Amino acid sequence: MDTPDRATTTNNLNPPKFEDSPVFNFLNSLSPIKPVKSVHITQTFSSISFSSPPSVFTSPHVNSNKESRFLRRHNLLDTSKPKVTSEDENQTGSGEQALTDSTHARNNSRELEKNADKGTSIGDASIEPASEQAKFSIELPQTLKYESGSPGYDPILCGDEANTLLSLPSSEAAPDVACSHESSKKNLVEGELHLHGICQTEPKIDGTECDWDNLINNASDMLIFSSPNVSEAFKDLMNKQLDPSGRIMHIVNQVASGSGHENEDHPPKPGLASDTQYTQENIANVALVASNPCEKMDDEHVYVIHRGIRRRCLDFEMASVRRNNSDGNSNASSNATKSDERNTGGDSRRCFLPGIGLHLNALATLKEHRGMKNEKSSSGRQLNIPSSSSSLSQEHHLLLLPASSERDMELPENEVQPVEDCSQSLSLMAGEEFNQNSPKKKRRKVEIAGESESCKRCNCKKSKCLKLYCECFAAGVYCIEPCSCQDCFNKPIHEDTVLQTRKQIESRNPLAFAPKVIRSSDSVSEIADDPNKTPASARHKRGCNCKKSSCLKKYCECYQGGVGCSISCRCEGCKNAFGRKDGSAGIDAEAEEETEAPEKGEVEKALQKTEIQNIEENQNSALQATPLRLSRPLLPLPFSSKGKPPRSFIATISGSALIASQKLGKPNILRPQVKLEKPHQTVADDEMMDIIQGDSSPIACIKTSSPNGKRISSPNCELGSSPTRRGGRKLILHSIPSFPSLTHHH
DNA sequence: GAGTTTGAAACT
DNA sequence: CAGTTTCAAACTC
Repeated sequence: MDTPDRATTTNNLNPPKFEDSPVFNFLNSLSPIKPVKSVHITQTFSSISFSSPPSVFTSPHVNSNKESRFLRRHNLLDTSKPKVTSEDENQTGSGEQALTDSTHARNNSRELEKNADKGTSIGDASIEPASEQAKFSIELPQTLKYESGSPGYDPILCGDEANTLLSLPSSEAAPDVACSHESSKKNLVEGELHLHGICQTEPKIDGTECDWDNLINNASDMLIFSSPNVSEAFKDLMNKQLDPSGRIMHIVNQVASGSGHENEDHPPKPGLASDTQYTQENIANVALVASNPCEKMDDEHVYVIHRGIRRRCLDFEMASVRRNNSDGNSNASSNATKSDERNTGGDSRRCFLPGIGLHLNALATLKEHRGMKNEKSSSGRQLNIPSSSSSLSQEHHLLLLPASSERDMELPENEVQPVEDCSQSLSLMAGEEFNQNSPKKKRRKVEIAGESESCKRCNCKKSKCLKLYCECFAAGVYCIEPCSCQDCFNKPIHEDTVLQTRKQIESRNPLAFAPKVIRSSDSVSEIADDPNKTPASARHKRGCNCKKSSCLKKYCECYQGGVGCSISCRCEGCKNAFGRKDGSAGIDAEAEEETEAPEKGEVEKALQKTEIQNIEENQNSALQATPLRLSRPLLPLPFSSKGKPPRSFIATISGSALIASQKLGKPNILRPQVKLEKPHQTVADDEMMDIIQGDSSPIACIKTSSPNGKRISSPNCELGSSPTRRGGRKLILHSIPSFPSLTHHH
């Protein structure tokens, strides 16, 4: 699996065998990943093979990488800057090194790089493959893991990726692309047509060996996502053109010739031009598409996901990783800066957030977004569509998607993170692109456009956006233009500072960045059973401390999070419409009980919201039931409907949380709650821990007790051993309410 | 848009 | 751990 000889592989032109499938043959003979049985190319990776991936790889880095790569490519497409190549390269390197924790992997990748450099005259091109190779070995496990968790997931991703790439131009131009399935599909179609339409100059292309190598390498790179083996196979195919008539090759060739006109005229040169890469990308994309026709179905998702991903993101851990990676590199800082700048720019391509609960914001946003939907029947339509059905599925997708970025390899938390992306994507669709320029009425904006926008715009003045006061920071995202903050340090440029601060905060409270509201699986079923029933199992982790708001305003975190108050709450005069501290249901009966005139109105409102939410959730559940989108169960947003779940409310897995869990060696992270917790509460906490631990990995079973003696450890410890479903999936289910089927998905 | 209220976060 | 201060969102006007 770790065969470092990438260069050889790349250049290796062993005659492909035409037996069953060139891919397999190739793999068997050439693939450095031999150890890994890639029989089932894309989706069939058996998790078993990688049952015990390094803890470092716990998180689905593959996807991250994928996305990051895509992002990069986007960049290329958008701005064909020559230097991009170098950046790309750098990033790739950093990505590899992100895995630094795994010495094994790191060494391999480095070796590979060296080899690649030496082995080929095409500096850049060769490097890519090398890193790829490294990724292969490293990432495979994760891939498997994911797939195991959700069969069919991979294909979708691939399709998404491919689609995204193909339609990038259009997507870029049209902010609302994500919203419309049709448009996305159209784009895809167009893309294919375009490819087909492009003159067929296979011979010419073929002639340029160097170019082909590059192309192949890149293609493989892309392919890697779905399956490293596949990529290899593709490479082989390309090299030999085994199947000239084959659709894939056909397309590839066309693409290569079409998008790379220059290549035809001008022989490829060692330094890959952006054009070339573009071509390569297309090829890769095309290849993916061809290989996974079914993926087209998810075109719409692709947009959302990728777009969302492109949003800014806080890669706290990433940053550190990157730094580490670039330790040896004198350019480390410069690289980081570059990437940072990129992120900072409107076109931040790295949008996955490694950790933290950005998604929470997103969720909240989504929630309100939905509310908007109800309010705006037509105008908001585009947004609405995604938000209700597509978006949901998309969200789920996102959930499935691993954090993307070269740097996030370390972060295990992905499960939830995607949500954020989703929200982000939504935001992109909905409002971000529309009115990010006008930061006034921040709140309004947030509610309107931002509803879909996962990223909040903060307004910090003194905290420098480095404290939990800052919603952005708390959510794990960098501040962006729309923010009205002053002296903001929560920017990529200051990632070091951000990281440090974050760590500091985490040291104080390991779960500081963890979701504040935790939903247990019970909540899901509850909702399903009775729409009007507030998920009792969903509770604010620490409980609120409201004194004057009666838990009827967003001041109350419970209310804001759309959950009822629990025993953990120290609120006074609780009238939380989602459920009162005393345990009363909160909704109907409660509303009537609450007779105080002024308050009653609010309660009713809240109730209405709740009802809407419940209904929507039900609907969502139904929608989710649709297996189409994801083989994997769709994960409904806890607050998908109303009352946007603020900040990091929804149970999510954040890098910090993970870290916290890792730190758990120490007593308890959870803040001691004065009051006894209800059973469900306990469950929630447990789940939380499960989530954290499960996803985080290595520290599978940490048993700790809170000061109160409360058990925090996750019941799941044993589950961790489960080869097929790692914490990832399970966690998702628990953390985010899902449709019924999820539970039985096993 | 400015000012107030509120409660979480941070600090002591 | 409790009390106080700081802070920024939520809210009101």
